[in-house]
Amino acid sequence: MKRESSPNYLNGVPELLVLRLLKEREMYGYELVQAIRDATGEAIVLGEGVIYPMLHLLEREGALQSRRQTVAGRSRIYYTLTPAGEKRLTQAATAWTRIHDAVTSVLGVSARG
Amino acid sequence: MKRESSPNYLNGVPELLVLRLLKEREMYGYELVQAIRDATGEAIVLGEGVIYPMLHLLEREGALQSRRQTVAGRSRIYYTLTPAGEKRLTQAATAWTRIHDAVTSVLGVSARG
DNA sequence: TGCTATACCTATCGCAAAGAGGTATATACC
DNA sequence: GGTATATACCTCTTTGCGATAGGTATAGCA
Repeated sequence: MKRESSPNYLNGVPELLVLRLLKEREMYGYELVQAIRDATGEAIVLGEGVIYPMLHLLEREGALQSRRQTVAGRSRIYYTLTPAGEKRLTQAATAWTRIHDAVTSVLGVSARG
Repeated sequence: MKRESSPNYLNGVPELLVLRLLKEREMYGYELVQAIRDATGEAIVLGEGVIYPMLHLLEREGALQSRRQTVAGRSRIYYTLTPAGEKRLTQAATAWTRIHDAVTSVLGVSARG
């Protein structure tokens, strides 16, 4: 059975974060790992084994565009959002909000724990 | 590699919902499926193939307790939270809040659109 | 008679995320 | 000079949740 859309509402948080950060400014993989760790106060720590494959996938699917640059003897690959990537971000953010609202409403049902 | 705790912060939403609903009152599996669909306005629709195995797992792990009752010729298995289950709910809710806050803060970084 | 709703169940699949590696250069420390 | 740490890239494999797709059985209605 082939899946057309519906990106599995319950996960996809790493992708959402990456897309959102790249909307602000271009970044490279190693930088994203630290940015996510720092921005979330270590609530979310994603390994390079999560980030790099995701960047490659997103680029293959046309959501990202990359350029290679050497800085201080180090080769970095900077990624930016394409228009398709912005659209994908919008959809991911919407899906996240929907789930968040749903969960929050259930959690708040007439009780405080 | 054996996992001790850390329930994979990014998912676990179905478990969180089930625990939360069972804290309110005892329910049976089929009822939970509909309760989740209704309470979330169909934002989250979990199949029976998700709910039943989860109930069995949670019971096996001591988070739930069940009793069997026949109503109108139909055999239902009602589940309630044990003290361990309440603790598990608290932890799941805390984890969810942490992730939610982290994601929200990243999403809100100086941009609208 | 047959369809729908209720109520339980398990077995398999897909895929995102986690983990564990591996390469290479720059820099700081002994 | 040697060694450890930080930077920066990479991929392979495992895991486990969630999704799908079945299956059983009874009650009730048309």
